[in-house]
Amino acid sequence: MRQDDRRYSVRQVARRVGIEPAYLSKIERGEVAPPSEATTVRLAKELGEDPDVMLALAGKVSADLQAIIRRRPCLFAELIRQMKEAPDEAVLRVVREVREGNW
Amino acid sequence: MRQDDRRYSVRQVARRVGIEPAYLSKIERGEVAPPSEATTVRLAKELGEDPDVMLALAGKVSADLQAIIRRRPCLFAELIRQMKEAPDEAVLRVVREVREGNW
DNA sequence: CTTTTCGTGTAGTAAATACGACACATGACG
DNA sequence: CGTCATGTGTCGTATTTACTACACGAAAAG
Repeated sequence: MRQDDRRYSVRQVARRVGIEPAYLSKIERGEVAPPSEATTVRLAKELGEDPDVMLALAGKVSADLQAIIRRRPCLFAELIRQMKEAPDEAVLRVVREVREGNW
Repeated sequence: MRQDDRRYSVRQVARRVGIEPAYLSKIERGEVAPPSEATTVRLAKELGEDPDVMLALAGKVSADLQAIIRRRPCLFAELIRQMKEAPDEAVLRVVREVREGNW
């Protein structure tokens, strides 16, 4: 095994993420339930993955998104349910429109 | 106490919702943590409140909304964060536009 | 060949979640 | 005045969450 590969061994990654190697091993093999949000995010960053995607794989939604929704529940509930079936393209267009300040 | 008032006594509501009166009493006074999503929704329906609003008050976001987000994490994360500061009016306009099928 | 590193199996646990069961004083109803 | 419903205080608990700690055999490194 080369030195580069070593940097991504269960033990090294676990050490940098701040969890036990045995625990990370089980997470990777799906033997245990996905870790907490905090741990999942640290893991994602360590592996260069998108935190939101990692959280989704863990069956979770990041707390900050939830907080945004909870501030205006009706509004965001309607928005999200409306967007459920919309193609990616349409959602992206909305994002861009809002970013450009058409409101 | 009139008959109408009685229908909304702690015991009667608790019975219809399917929980113990003592527990409901504590929920109302915030003496215990908010109930589960299922219980919160049943309670909301019983009291004629919006489930999404009730869940928000309970510090939660409904599981079906979370499922929608998890299907396309990047997209929805960006959408929601983008909408964070947008005024209600702007969000509603987007909802209407999408509903009318402009995509 | 020895030492180190690897992944992983086993066992246990502190804290949070989501309630139920019972009892009791207080006040309303007939 | 007795009965009955009301809200609530106390105690207990099953389940889930999110991990740690230790140990062990196999493989790689030196």
